[in-house]
Amino acid sequence: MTGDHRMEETATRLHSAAIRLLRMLRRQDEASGLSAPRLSALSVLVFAGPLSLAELASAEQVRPPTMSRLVESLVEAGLVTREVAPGDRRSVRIAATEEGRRLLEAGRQRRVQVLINRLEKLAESEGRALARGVDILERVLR
Amino acid sequence: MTGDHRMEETATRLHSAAIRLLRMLRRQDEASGLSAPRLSALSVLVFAGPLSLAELASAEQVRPPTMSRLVESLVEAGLVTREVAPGDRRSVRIAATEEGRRLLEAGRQRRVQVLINRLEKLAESEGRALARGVDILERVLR
DNA sequence: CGTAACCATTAGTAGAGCTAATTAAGGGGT
DNA sequence: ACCCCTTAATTAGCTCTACTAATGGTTACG
Repeated sequence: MTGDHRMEETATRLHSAAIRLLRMLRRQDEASGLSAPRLSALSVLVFAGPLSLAELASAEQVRPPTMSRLVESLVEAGLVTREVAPGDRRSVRIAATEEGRRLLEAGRQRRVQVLINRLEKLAESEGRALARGVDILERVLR
Repeated sequence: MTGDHRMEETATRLHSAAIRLLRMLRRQDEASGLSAPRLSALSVLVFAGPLSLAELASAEQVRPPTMSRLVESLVEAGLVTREVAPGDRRSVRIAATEEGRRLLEAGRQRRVQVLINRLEKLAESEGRALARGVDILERVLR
């Protein structure tokens, strides 16, 4: 395509905007009582479903020993279960509990509400244009 | 405005997309040789200019003692300077060095390039629509 | 001036990251 | 059937990153 020099600018600004957006929303996480790594690991389990330790570590971009301890603390907090995987007794199957799901969803709602409050100030046409941009971004990330 | 139930969906999807985007780009940071907290603090200094310790801690959402040690390690690495603030000798003025700027820019380029590679696959009209969405997002974050 | 408020750092502890080593279970090959 | 090699998770031991509480200097002000 021809407009590549524009894409570079779009990429730069999208990158920077994503950083600022999440930095802003992260302030709400204090209310959850969980640290960022725990919250993030729990989030992966809730949205992706049960995973092995290696899969969860890979998704979170940490090494297995790190995730092993993180999971241990989540188990102690009752937010996650860890059991021997069916079919391979070396492996473990880690899953969010109902309480873990509830806690995560409450936190996610707090974050999203902050964003909604800002989006509500947009004009109708701007809201539609932003929604279309999000559609395209989702395809880019697939 | 009337389309608020749509905005809630847009907010949810934007939130989730931003998380996945940064998670993807973060893989490139390994090549910088700096930890995430150091890279992030350096980034604030490069883009916002020189700051006091308290300002930098606040921007990074950590307590002053944490930032004090983080800055110490960046000073030792030659990426940042720390000197007594002119006009108030209690305060320090922390600034990125030329080397810090170069290192950060190289890392940012690696991240953005990954994104560019994906955006280049978009059709011309999609690229324009995404750019428009980024414009609107930037205004939302102001 | 002298005291209160402020800025940064030091002290001490817990959490989160790493590599290396260990334990346990699968999966062959002969 | 057995030995060996690989794989999955954990444990051990280290560093870095986070917190609160306490300390050392500076500034501001009554």
